[in-house]
Order: sequence, then structure tokens, then C-alpha cells
Amino acid sequence: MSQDYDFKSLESRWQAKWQELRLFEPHGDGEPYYCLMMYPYPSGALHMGHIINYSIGDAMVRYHLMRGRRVLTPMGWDSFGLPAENHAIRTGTPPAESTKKCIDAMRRQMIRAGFGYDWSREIATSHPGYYRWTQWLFLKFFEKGLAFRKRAPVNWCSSCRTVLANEQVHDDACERCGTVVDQKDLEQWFFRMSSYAQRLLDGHEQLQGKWPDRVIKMQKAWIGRSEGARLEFEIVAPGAECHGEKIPVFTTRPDTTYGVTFFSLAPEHSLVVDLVRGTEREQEVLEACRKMRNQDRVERASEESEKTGVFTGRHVRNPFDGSLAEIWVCNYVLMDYGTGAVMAVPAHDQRDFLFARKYGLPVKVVIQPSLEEPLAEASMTESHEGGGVQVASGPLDGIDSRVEAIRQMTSYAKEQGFGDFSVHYRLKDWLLSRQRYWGAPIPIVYCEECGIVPVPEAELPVLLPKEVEFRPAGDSPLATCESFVRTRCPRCQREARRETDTMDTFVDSSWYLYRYLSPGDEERPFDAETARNWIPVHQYVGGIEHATMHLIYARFFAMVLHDLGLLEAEEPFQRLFCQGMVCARAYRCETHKWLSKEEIDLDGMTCKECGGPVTSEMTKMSKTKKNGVSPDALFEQYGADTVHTSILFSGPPDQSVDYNERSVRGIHRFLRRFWDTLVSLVPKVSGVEPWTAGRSGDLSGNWKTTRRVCHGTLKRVTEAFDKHGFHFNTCIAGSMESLNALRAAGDPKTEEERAACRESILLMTQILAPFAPHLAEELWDRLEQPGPSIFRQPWPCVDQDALAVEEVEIAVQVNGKLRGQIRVPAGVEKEAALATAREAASVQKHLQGKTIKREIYVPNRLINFVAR
RNA sequence: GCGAGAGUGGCGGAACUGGUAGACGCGCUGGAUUUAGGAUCCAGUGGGGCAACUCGUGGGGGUUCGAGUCCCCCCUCUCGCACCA
Repeated sequence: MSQDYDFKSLESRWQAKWQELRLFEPHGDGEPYYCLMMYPYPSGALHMGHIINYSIGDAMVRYHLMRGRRVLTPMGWDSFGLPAENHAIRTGTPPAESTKKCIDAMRRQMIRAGFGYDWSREIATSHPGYYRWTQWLFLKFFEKGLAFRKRAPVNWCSSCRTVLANEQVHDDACERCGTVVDQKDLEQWFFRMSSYAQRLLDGHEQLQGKWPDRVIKMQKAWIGRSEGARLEFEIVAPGAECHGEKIPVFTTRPDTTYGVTFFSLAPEHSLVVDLVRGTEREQEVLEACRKMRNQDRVERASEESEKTGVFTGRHVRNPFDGSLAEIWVCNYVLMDYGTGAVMAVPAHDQRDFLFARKYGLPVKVVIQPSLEEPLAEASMTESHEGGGVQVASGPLDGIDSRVEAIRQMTSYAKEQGFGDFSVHYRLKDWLLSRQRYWGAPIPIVYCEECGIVPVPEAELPVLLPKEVEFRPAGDSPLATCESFVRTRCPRCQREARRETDTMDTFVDSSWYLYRYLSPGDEERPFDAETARNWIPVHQYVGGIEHATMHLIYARFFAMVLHDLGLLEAEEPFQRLFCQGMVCARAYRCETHKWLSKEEIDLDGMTCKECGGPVTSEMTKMSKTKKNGVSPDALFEQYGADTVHTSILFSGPPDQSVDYNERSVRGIHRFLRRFWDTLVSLVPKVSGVEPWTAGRSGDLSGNWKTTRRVCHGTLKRVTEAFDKHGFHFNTCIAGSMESLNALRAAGDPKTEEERAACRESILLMTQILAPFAPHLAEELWDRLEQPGPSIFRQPWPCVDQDALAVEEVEIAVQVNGKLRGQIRVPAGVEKEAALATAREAASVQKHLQGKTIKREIYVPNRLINFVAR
């Protein structure tokens, strides 16, 4: 048997053994533990972000196996999506083919990386056996009125040639490719997510403390609940068709309604055309609207950008005082928030203020922050958005704004029938249509007679046609595939056309957690009874970039599935852990931009190309910054155990971790030393009964220390998994300390020492097992421990006695400054400790000529003499 | 602008409810062994000082016997949101 740490053969041997043992399939009758890691898009290669994600999850899986839990640890593929289709356009390879290759390559990598998954449950969302049920779920949503079609201004990415959901647009650019999105008016499919806004907020209650705070906060902000009132303003437009009609507005500040001096509509608002039809302003207003609508998205959405508008020549009547206010069309009013119409109160809203000043519109103060120094309308330089006392507000004069005025104003509006209390959410319906090929086809048929007709369940799946052309421009391949489009109406059998849009891939990932429970089920997407056991997922691990996308969609799905009677749980993920980014040093030259390590001269920090100076920064690994590291090379050079352990050792996993090859080598050295030390001790403790709690007998100081450090580490590791935020870096540090103590103890000489030695070796092996599983398995095997795998053996218990020390070192301070140290028996009485401390020479020197006013004693830790 | 998080040696990071700041690792220095080593082992390693001592957790105040930790003000960085009526 090899004595060398031959990680290559050892790792492949144990990986084969795990498959053979079916180690990662649910086993035993322990309490279920569903550990889910966000499945990857099969790009063909794992990157360091995957490695940290799956290393964290893998440690959790292995720990809970040792805890005797019945663990579910599935893995699959988010295999629909744009990259495969773009690849098809470039190379002609059908997405199904390239995707399969990528999946095979990544699965191999994952196995090589030693991640423990139950491959018998593998799923791929692009597989007809999966998307059949994605389509089935769509039909259920459709039946309930939760999937619907509407014409709406939507985000269009001209580069990806498809529409995008709100959540996929960041800074007005496509989240995928960075292209600035356009607004288009299109008829599209939506999920009615907005009607779940309040439930999505309420659900946060039970996630508190189990999900990262920042994710909950991001979701709350995304959902954006705001309370206020809906008020109706009557249109005064003699001669116009809409004369006398009422326009509703949403406002959070009904207390400012007496301060309305004009009224704003979004340029997209349908009323604009009616208002100006046939008037002398028609041309001017419509032209201005056109300009505003075509304004660059980023520019129009920016807070700093110039506010522009145009007067329609029409008015509204303020329902409270009957006064008339001009109707303007303004670029800063958004059609998709509230009603697309705003009552403008320049004195108390900064945007309205800027607009009013620019166009010379009146400003009317109705809230005075201080009656002694009243605001003067003519000289105000900014709006007053805070509270104060109502003035010029009819019957409200003198009362406190905000709470009381808001209540009275809204109640009055309700009584008079022109308004009510109202709550608005920023969260919109989920736009799920995509004008692309590589996604689940929306199972709908359009019939001239019957209209929108769902495909009958028995006809699912609506398969993606294979004979299609991928072209760089133009319509989706589905739209031009006659054999796909032409069909018969399921209802009347007449000729009809299929929907040619496919579903957003976030639909696929909103329910994959359930499909893992019974991946081959051909009767239903998943079984409610099985789901009762496993859902909500006990631990979900993934990146924070999904905070307002996948994690909201999946919660919405769980709630709908619950309402459909398919799922008992209402929340999909009980606990969520988000890992940090993996960063590495990136180098930049003024002329040659981002450079890889090979392209610079590290000694002088200069560019090899031009000799110019190079600056560097720690930043997220990425292709553009050329600071990525291929995990493959690391596995090859150092092995899977080293890679897992070193990435987890670099720092707390919820913060970003810096990759540094030096520290990888440091961990490799540690594992090697761990191996060498334990392997050399194995024959010396062969057949020895390990020390157990409660055993009496003499042990020398070094062995007592070793036991103390090992049990201390065991305690720390157990708590890291069960309570304290998975700070595995300190667990691994503890393993190193244990090893250092063991090495300092030397060879065991007595029977007692051999017992303590064997106990320590076993503990150290088990403690390291979640992080370096292959190495642990091999040592466990060589120690001739029972069972086929260390992961089928119970996690050890802390021996409290081992943690105790006989003597402690106490710090002695005089007036808060450290002046000496004393060694006393642990648990020593206060008076005895103080007496010893007073006598210490280094302390006496500082007490000389002073009177002790106070003596502070922290048992076993510290003494402080307060002396004057 | 709003919201959140973070600033600790040359570097990554430790420090449980206020109680010996710098665990553990990297790097560095010296030594041993070696033909050699980006191998291994031993010792040292926050700054200043021969020493006694002193200064040190982004900066400035405060509370306390005692502050990295609590309070107030300020600076810097990262992330999220951003004309949301």
C-alpha cells in the first residue's frame, strides 16, 4: 500500500467507490435533508464560481450524511437558453446536440471534482420529458387565469432579438449582453405575478433569519409596496370626447392635493391623443410625445436628466377645491407605474418643482414645516417633501400633515366617491414570452374561430421541431417553420397556427426542485405526497445574483402550486445561503487594457507589449478581465480535496474570496502533512481501543493538549454547520491546529497515549471529511474502521472533559494596561488569584506608591487593578 | 441620491454575549538537511526601542476599570436600488 499522498489514484478510486455504493442516493430512515445547489447552465466548463458554490454544498451534504440524515442531493442542467442558440447560428450545430456535449463534459468535471450528487435523479430542462411538464404547468396557470396575453410596452433587446422580463433589465440594458433595450408595444404572454405581490412580501416573515437579510431586503425593494390613495380628477376639455371623464392617479401624498398646480401624463398615455385631437396644439403635442418616447432609455430614466414636457391646452378639475390645473405631458412620468398620470405638487415634490420652475408653472405651499419661518413660494429653491402643518388646504388648515391629513383627505375622497385608500406595488407581471427557438414552446394554438386555445394535455409535449434553420437575423426559427406553425385547432379541427414564442428559462428553473423528487414520472410533474417529505428544500446554496429573479419567480411558483393544490408548502426554500464572488488579481495597462498574468512583467509591473506601467486590482474573475482560473488545471495539479479545502479556507464563504495560487499550495502542503503524519501513526495504533469520554488514566501534557485541541475543533466544526454561518475557514484552521498538536505530541508510548492518539486521529479524519472527503475516506479505510464509507459512520460527540484545562494563564492589568501574566489552577477563587497577581514583580512595580481603588476579576481570563 | 455591508500586520483572514488584538495560513528572515530545489524539518516574524517601555484594529470624539467590539460625527471602498408619483 502506497505511503505517498497519491491524490490522483486515491481520488478516482473513491469516486468510483461512491458510485458503486450509491452513497449520495437517499439512504436510511433519518430525518430528510434536501440540500439543493443552483444547477448550472451547461456552458461546457465549470468555473470557479461553480466550484465555491458546490464545495459549500458538498460540505453540507457530507456533514449531514454523517449526522445520519436521509440526504437528497440532486444535480441537473438549466439547459435551455440563448448561448446554445447563438452557437447554432454561428456553427450550424443544433442546440440539442451542442447542449448534450456540454452536459457530458460538465458532468465529467463534477465527478472529477468529487462533488457528491445523486446522478440517478439528473434532469435537463431541455429534455422533452422535462419541458412537457413545464408546458403542463403553463396550462394550469392558463386555466386559473394566471397566464394571459396582453399588449404592453415591453423591453426589447435588439441583439438577443427577444423581449426581456423586467428582472432581466439592469440599468436599462440587457442583463445578458449589455445592449440598451428598446421599448416596444407587443402582444405577449405574462404570468400574473403582481397579484401575488403581497403574499410574496408576507412570506418573508418566515424566511427571516434563515435567508440572508440582504436578499430579503432586495426582494422587498423590488416588490416595492407603497401606500397612499387613488384620486380621480375630472377632465375639462370642452368639445373633446373625453370631456368630463375622470382620470385616476395614485399618490402617496394625498395631504398635498390642495397644492396641485398642474397635472402630468406619460407620453405613452392613451388619453393624450383624445385630449388634443382637432386642436391647434395637436401637431405640437404629438410631435413632442414622439420625441419623448424615442428619447434614449437611459437618458430618460436618469434622475439628473432634463425634465421636458408640453402643455396639452386642456385642464383637470381638482376634486377638493374645484380649481383647474393645466394638463401637461412629461417625460418623467412613467406609463408602467401607477396609472401613468400624476397630480403635480411642485411645492412638495422635487421633480414637479424642477418642472414647474422650468416652464413657469405656479408653486403653491400647503405644508409649512415651521409657522415661524414660512416657506415663500417665490423664493423657494427646492421642494419641501417633509411633514409640517397644513395651510391653504381648506378644512384641513392647522392640522398635522402626513398621518392625520392623509387619513382625513382620503376618507373624504372615499365619502364623496372620487377616491379611496390604495396600495401600489412596483412588482409587475412576469413577461415570459421569448421570440427564440431554444426554450419550452408555449402550448397554445390560435384559431380564427375559437381564438386562443390551449393544447390538450394529452398532446403534450409540444416538441421543438428539428428541421429548422438558424439564421443570424430575422424571426425566430419557430416562426418560420411551417410544419411547426401549421396545425389544427384542438377545439374545432379547423386550420390554426401555433404560438411560436417559447418560455423564459426562469420558468424552467422555477419548478426544477420538485422534478428531482421523481424525475422519470410520466403521469405528473411531481408527486404531492413525496413533496410533503422534501419541500421546502432544507438548504439552498447559490449566488446572490438571483435575489430578484430566480428566487422571486420560484417563490411565486411555489405559491401558485400551493393554490392549485399540487403542493403543501408555500415557500420553496427554507434556508438560503449565498456564496460570495471569487476574485483574483486583474492587471491593466493604459494602452493594452486588461492583461493576463502572462502578458505582464511581474517584477517591474510593466506591460510586456509596450513596457508601460500596469495597475492591478482584486476583482471578480471574468473573461474580459483575463483573471479567470481554470479549475481543471487545479484539479490536475493539486487534486479535488486541495481545491475544495483551499477555496473554503480563503475566508468566510458569504463574502467574496480572493483566489491566490500560493494559498492553494499552502493547503496542498497541509493535506500532504496531514496524510504523512496520520499514515505514519496508523500502524502504531492498529487494534488499539480509542480513548472515550469518561475514561480515567494518566496522560502527559502533550496528549492532553492534543485531545483538547481536537475536541475543541470538533465543537467549532459542529457549530459552524449547525449554527454559525458556515465559516469553514476557521474549521480548517482548527484542523491545522489539531495536526500541529498531534505532531508536537510525537509518537505515543504508553497504552493511554496510544488510545488518545487513535482517538485524535479518528476525530481529525472525521472533522476534515466534509472538506477533503477522498483523503478522509482513505485514512478511515486504513484505520480499519467499520463500514464501507466514513460518510456512513456517525459524527463524533464532544468530550466536555477533554476541553477542560488544569492551569490557566491570567492577564494582569494595572489601570487597563497589561503588566504581567500569572499561571493559576483553573477555576481558582477570586481572592487567591488576586493575591498571586499582587505579588508578581512586574505588577508590583506599577502598584508602587498607589492605592488600589478597585479590583476587577474575570474568571480564568483577566485581572485589572484600578490604582491611583 | 436612497438602502445594505465592509475598512484589523507585507497578504488572506481570527477574536463567542466589551476582557491578554493579530488564531490559522501565505509571504518573509535565520538555521538544519540536501548535488540541487518552487522539497522537508526547526526557530523567528505588527511598528519603534539595547532595554524598561511605548504606539497600534480607516480618522476624530464619547461611554467604561477596560473598546476591533457599544454610542455620535467624518472619510474610503464594495454591492443593491435609483425620476416609483
